[in-house]
Amino acid sequence: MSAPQRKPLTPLLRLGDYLPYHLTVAANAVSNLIGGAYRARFGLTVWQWRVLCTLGAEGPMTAQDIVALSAMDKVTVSRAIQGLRRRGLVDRAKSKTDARAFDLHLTAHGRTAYQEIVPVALNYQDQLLEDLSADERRMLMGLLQTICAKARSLAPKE
Amino acid sequence: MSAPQRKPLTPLLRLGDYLPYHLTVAANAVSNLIGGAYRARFGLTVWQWRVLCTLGAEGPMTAQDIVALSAMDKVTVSRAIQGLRRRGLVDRAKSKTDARAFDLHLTAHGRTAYQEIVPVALNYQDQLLEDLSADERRMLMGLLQTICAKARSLAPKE
DNA sequence: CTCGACTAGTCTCATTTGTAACTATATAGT
DNA sequence: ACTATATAGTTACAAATGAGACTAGTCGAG
Repeated sequence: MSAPQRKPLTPLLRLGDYLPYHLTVAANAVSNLIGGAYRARFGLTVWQWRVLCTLGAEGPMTAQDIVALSAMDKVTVSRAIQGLRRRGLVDRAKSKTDARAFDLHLTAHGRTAYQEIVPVALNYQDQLLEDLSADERRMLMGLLQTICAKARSLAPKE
Repeated sequence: MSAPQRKPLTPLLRLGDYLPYHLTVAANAVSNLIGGAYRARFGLTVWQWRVLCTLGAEGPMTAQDIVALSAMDKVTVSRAIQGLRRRGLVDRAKSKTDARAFDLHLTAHGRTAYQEIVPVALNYQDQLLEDLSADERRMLMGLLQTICAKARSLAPKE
């Protein structure tokens, strides 16, 4: 129907020169690595880990607070909490101040799990960053946050 | 059952200090932004765009070649090609050298689409990067590739 | 009060995605 | 030439995901 073109098209864009491509590819590679480790070693999904981590680091809070802190949507958080409660890592109590909400907190089991997982997580982070200088590490984290903020500010319906 | 802890746990890890978290959050923010634009303006998924981009930039090749160049798996590529063929943007011909494979190439329509989308894609990239210096841009791309390579080298069954 | 708009959390369902199996062909070793 | 094994591409099915409806409760305006 149409002959394969052989002249370079203009303008030209290669995936390899394209930031969104590298960003998602790198994120997937890291996510698969770490997610696989959480699953294999602790039976947790990445979202369950994020909830556990947030509760462990920041203390008890409602699901809504976790949504605000963890960049997950409320359905994802709700499902993660279900899993963690089923496994006895998280418990909840009716909020004193809002009958719709629950205060979530780690159980003794959950605290133990948190304390076991944190070193593993940090170890993966160290391995991922081991070829980078301290400066480069700081810069990477900062640049990611800058890009993320910019992407959000460009999103429609902000 | 167990009282909410109030003493900080040790060791402590906050999501906000954790590279994998920032990486996936940034990648999702960018991916939603750009993916939404491709869908709204051109009716393409991100994977269809990657295939289109690869064929546009590198010329005709087989699905397998695209897999190798684009970091997608073969099922994803196969589905993306189906969509692009249905829309008349890509055509295929039996490979002369391997009866299992097809040589894929953009149709005239596909070339037009590529040339329309590239400026839009580059424009988004420019907007995302507009607060960064040239140095920072180079560094970001480089660091992402370094991290990605490291994540792959750490993956099991490599 | 009480009406209307809003929020916390869950549920449902359609879509997307990933894994494994499958068909047809290719290739290497004997 | 013949069997083993590997590969190109597709298909089928299960699991993950996201958008919106839904329930129960809150809150401010009048």
